[in-house]
Amino acid sequence: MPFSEVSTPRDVGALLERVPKATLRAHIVERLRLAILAGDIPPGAPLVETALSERFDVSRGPLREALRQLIEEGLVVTVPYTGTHVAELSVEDVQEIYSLRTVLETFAFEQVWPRRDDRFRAELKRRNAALIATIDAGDDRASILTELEFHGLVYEASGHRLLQRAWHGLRGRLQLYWAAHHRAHGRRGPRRDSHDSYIKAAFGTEFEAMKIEIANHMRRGMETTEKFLRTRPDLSGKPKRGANS
Amino acid sequence: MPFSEVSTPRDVGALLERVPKATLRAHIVERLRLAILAGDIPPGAPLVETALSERFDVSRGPLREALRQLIEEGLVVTVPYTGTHVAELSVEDVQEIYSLRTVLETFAFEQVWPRRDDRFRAELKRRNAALIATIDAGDDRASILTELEFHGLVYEASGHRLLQRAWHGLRGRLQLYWAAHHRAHGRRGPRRDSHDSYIKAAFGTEFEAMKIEIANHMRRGMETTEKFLRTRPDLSGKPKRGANS
DNA sequence: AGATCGTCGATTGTTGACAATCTGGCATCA
DNA sequence: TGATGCCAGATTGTCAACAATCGACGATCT
Repeated sequence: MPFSEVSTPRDVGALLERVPKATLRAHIVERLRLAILAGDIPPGAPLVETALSERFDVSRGPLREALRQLIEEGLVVTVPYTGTHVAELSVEDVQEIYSLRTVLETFAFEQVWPRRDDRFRAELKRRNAALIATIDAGDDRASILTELEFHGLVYEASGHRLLQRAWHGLRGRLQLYWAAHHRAHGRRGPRRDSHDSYIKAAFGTEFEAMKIEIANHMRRGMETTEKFLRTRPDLSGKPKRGANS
Repeated sequence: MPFSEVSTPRDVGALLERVPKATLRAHIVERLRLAILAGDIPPGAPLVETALSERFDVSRGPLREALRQLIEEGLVVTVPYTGTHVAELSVEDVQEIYSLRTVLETFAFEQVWPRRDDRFRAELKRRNAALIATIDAGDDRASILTELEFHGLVYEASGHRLLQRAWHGLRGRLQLYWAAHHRAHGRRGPRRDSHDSYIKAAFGTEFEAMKIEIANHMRRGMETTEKFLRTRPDLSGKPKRGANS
């Protein structure tokens, strides 16, 4: 591995404190993303700027910039002078998301591997416990977030800003699919023990074992998501009218 | 030097530009990116919206959206209510760019590996020949583009849209560093034979050999870029005034 | 009937003016 | 002298009106 000590390690605990200065654009991004991920605006639904600007009580300027950001995140697609829609779901995208995620997460672990300390292990356990708590509470919506936070740790701990950026790009897309899955089937979150062997490998000495665990975890995730999508072909296809503003 | 106050009529103004314009935003993105990569606006220089909107003869709306896109691409950084600057160069970024690029390019080759056909091989040779042509012509500026196109082939051939997107994100950053290197030293482009063993491995049967070639190629590239950057500490550091509009 | 062309409504693209916020310098004061 | 608070200028954030473009519908022609 040619790049073991690539970046400065960062404090994994103090990463969430720095909240960007409140600007309308940022605020709208949050609200829109929430609305999309909650299914309030389903995949394929049109996102009309005038309607949204009225709904969120802002002018079209900040709203447009918010839309651009969501385009960047893959939650929204647009055609010049024609229209903007919530991204459609497709099995091809699922395969791309999970295959790339496998590569990135393996790389992230490779970076972290030599510097796994007690704090890292404790934090990994803590986030897994948080995930289990949301599962036990039957809160599928929160389970999505805690699951993402669990896997997010290794990216944060890698200290690799570009890698974190890439993870952020996948994260939004994952949420889109998981949220749709959750809405369609409900109470279908991850199992309590879904990370047991993953954590065990993460605490072990063999990096190869970790690689295999990551690949397995991703394969399972992909198969589940793919299977769900095939049972709901209506979620792909052409943009649909209705269910907006 | 102050912008030339020509007040070009919009209708015939298109004659002055080589860059096609679907929308003004896209048009400005191209021109701004070109200006930055050409060193016309050097790293650290302020990007004042009003000045740029006058320079490019557009209003601030499209210009702002163009800036957002360049922020996404990593060429520009901004602080709310304070200012926007061309991104600074740093050795940390170089390490991140090349390490991630190693991972992505390896993955891309893994995808392509089973479907390498004659067309792929011919195209790879063609692009390498194009690179050599620009090197022989002493055109460092074109060498940057042909080098990027050479490596871009495997991403295109992978058919992995998300991967291509990730490559696009790295591509802009690479260009920023290579362009700075070129401006600083001139005539320091890649050697004619820099891809010989790379291509040989790409045409071979052993994927492991290919992985090693990619890693070597990236390591060399990173070392070169890093070394250049250390000789020019003035290119990092805090934003500098001047050299704009 | 089928194809073609033009018109119209809807939607995004663009603009210039106005408001909110930050930075740096200067006067003031202990 | 050094720190502090305020003010002015600069810069970005936001807004509402206007222009350009597209897609669908219907009239017209063959």
